[in-house]
Amino acid sequence: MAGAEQGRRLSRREREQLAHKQEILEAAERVFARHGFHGATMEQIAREADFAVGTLYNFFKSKEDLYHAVVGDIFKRAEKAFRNEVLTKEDPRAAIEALVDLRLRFFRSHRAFARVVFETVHVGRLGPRLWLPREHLAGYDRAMHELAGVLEQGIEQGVFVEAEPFALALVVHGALNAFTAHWVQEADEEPTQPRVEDFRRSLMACLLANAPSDGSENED
Amino acid sequence: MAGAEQGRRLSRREREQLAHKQEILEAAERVFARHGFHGATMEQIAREADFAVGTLYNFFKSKEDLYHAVVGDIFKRAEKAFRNEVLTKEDPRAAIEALVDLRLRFFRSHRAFARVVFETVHVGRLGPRLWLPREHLAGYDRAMHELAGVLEQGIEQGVFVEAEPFALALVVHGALNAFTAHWVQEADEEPTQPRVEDFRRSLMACLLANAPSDGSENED
Amino acid sequence: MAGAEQGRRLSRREREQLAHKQEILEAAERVFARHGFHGATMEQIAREADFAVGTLYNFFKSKEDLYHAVVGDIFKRAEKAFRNEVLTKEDPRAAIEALVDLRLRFFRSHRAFARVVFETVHVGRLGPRLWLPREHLAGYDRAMHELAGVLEQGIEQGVFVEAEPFALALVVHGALNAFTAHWVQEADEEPTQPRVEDFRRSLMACLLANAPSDGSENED
Amino acid sequence: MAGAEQGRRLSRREREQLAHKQEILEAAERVFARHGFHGATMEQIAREADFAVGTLYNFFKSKEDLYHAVVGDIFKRAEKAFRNEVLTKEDPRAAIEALVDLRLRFFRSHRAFARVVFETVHVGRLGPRLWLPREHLAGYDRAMHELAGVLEQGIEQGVFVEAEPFALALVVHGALNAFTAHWVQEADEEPTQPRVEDFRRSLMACLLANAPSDGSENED
DNA sequence: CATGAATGAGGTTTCATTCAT
DNA sequence: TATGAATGAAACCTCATTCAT
Repeated sequence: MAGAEQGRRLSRREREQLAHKQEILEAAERVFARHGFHGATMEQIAREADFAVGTLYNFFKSKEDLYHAVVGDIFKRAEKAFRNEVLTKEDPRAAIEALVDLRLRFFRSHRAFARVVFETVHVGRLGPRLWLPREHLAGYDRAMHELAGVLEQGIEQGVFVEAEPFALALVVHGALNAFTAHWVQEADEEPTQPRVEDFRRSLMACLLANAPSDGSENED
Repeated sequence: MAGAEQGRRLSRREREQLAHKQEILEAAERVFARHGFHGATMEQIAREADFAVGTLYNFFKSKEDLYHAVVGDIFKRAEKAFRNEVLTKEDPRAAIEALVDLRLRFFRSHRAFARVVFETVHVGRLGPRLWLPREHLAGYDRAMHELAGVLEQGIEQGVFVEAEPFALALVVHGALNAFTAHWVQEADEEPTQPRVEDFRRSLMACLLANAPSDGSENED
Repeated sequence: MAGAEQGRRLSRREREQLAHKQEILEAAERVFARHGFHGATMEQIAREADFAVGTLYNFFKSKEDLYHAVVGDIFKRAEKAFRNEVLTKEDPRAAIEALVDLRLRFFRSHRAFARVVFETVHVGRLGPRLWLPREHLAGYDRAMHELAGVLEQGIEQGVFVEAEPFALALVVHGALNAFTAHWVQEADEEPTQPRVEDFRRSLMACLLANAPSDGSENED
Repeated sequence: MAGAEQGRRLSRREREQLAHKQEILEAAERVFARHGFHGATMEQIAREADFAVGTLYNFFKSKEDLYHAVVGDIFKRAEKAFRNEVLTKEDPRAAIEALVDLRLRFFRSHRAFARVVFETVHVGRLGPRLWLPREHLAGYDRAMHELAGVLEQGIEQGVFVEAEPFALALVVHGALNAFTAHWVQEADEEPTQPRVEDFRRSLMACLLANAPSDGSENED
């Protein structure tokens, strides 16, 4: 799915090439997720992808390059989904609910890599050699500000609690991270659905401005 | 300070030893913070601590051991502060405000290591060799549940929004993490105080059950 | 041109094959010249020859084999020219002048590879796996002795200085190498013709027995 | 001997350190001599020096660094000897004879590395990454010009044949190289002394301007 | 014959750990 | 205890070679 948006028909060679590259990316995602960047070895990744080490280097010129490709891939997908599913909503409340949905769904498939993404976002800005390609970090920041914008609308409409919009964005973002992390740690089991619902409802309860005479904050 | 709670008077020898051990722990904290566990080298730590490599091994039997000591130290301090400053408060609202204070203060001094702590909490449960000593993780979980308990009280008292207490605990915890991370990334500058206040107020606005006839959510 | 001395007419297929082989040899010469044997890679050579790597292996069974073919080709050509242009001369002085001409001309076209040839001649005898096919080395030695023979004649005729013939051969050979090397190092510029003449004249001045009453050592 | 010209007394530690570094340099010289830069492996060098691989990296930060150290060491010694033994002579003829002596003696001890030095001198100027530190090449060029200067004097005094001085320098230099190379190739046997004498006498015969009425070109 | 992706042995380099001083 | 040179296992990466198409 990554970078396959040209209309031209691909030869069998090219199609296989692309498939192999994708397999490697996915294997790398799993291994990096388990061990972090430094802890993962190219040999592990190769084994996981069922290729020889040398093959990895036919696709990515270094371990670092592969890592960036993996993270970039995920970032790009996340941002795209955020843009499609969240920013398109007119209603701020619907937008936030869509965000929660998105994040929960996104990490259902990228569960293990979640931590690496977050880790990298934060570490990425600190390391001696600035670690993440600037574009990814910029995209991340942009998304945070857009989220703040959505919240600001909601606040103006009286739907959300009176608060500084960017601070509120951090609350939402952080809460989602914490839930994801908590959920991820429960080994490989699917999270019990009730808990997901509990969390979603609780988060919304925090955000919504409680109408004075109405105790029911979620009447769907 | 770590493990030095016996009342007996220490000889100069012993005092120096302890001081050296502490210096090493602090140097290690800084280096691990900058590079993560795998990325840090014993030689860097030794240089930072102004000791020879060999000396590190007189105090800690391996790199892993040193890492656990560093993380353990921080965990222990954090848990102790949590217990002293948060759990002792009768009023749930005061408790949460104390928690926010504590976290902001705690990371003002342990800023750089913040990410390592969080990283470790999450990764720690996944690695092939379960990474953090079980006691630390258990302490972390315990603290989360105690926080949930505090929130539960507040909910019952009608102070906090109606929500599942543990989910609410995740919201608080996550929001604090996100703010810390956001703050940490801004290089080495002290965070502008207003922003801290904005954040604190916004978080509380989320948690507090808005009393119908009372628009002032923070009247200090 | 290499090994194409059968009289039979070649089919188009065979002619193309031969042309391809020659292109590969020439590309390999350039690449080996730039990087030496170990420093050159088959992929570089393939790119330079505008073929795929696999194709090289259809013509040469290994990198070593290709290298030997390249060196052998040059040796053979050099020896042939030496035999045709130098050994055929009756007059020793004319023979040496022809040799100088030959060497200067030869390296004008094989400039870059010069060093590889010399390098190989010397290294070739030392390596753990004796490096150059014995025949090439033998040919080289033979040529040196034949050169010594020519010089010996000249000495007997009183044309050349009184000296041990083989030692004189080393002087001539070495001087030509040194000049070539010096010339090669001047990047990619053509050597200024005067310098070539200076060198030729100087070398001959060294060799010629100065006739007492004759100050003009070159009256062409 | 390399870099040990400070007056201060060295501690045992420092002395051992220096000795070890020297042992490594010498081992490296031998291995590079046998296999060239690319062909030599750090493990071979380590084995030859009787150290572990890692130890090499305590002294030299890379294979390339070690190589440069080896070549630089030899260059420095050669230049120093050239300056002391050749340039100090008043009489041009004595100077050249000293040069021949020096070169023969020098390569008696650095025999195997001879080719690497020459190879490097020439390749060094061509490679994609300019290979030898500029200072070494500059020193080499300077020495050639000084040699030319000595020869020029001899020519003016009528001692040497009339020829362009720099060209003559190339003849001398090249002849010495060729003899060294020829000699080196004879495996590990000491060169038969007569041959050395033959060569020295022959080379001088080439250089000396034959006095008209005197057929004996060397009557010492 | 031509291709070039896949291979994996082998090279360079790093770094946790030891140990003699 | 403090030191830091020595160690060598293990990491990253290259590249000669093969083989299915």
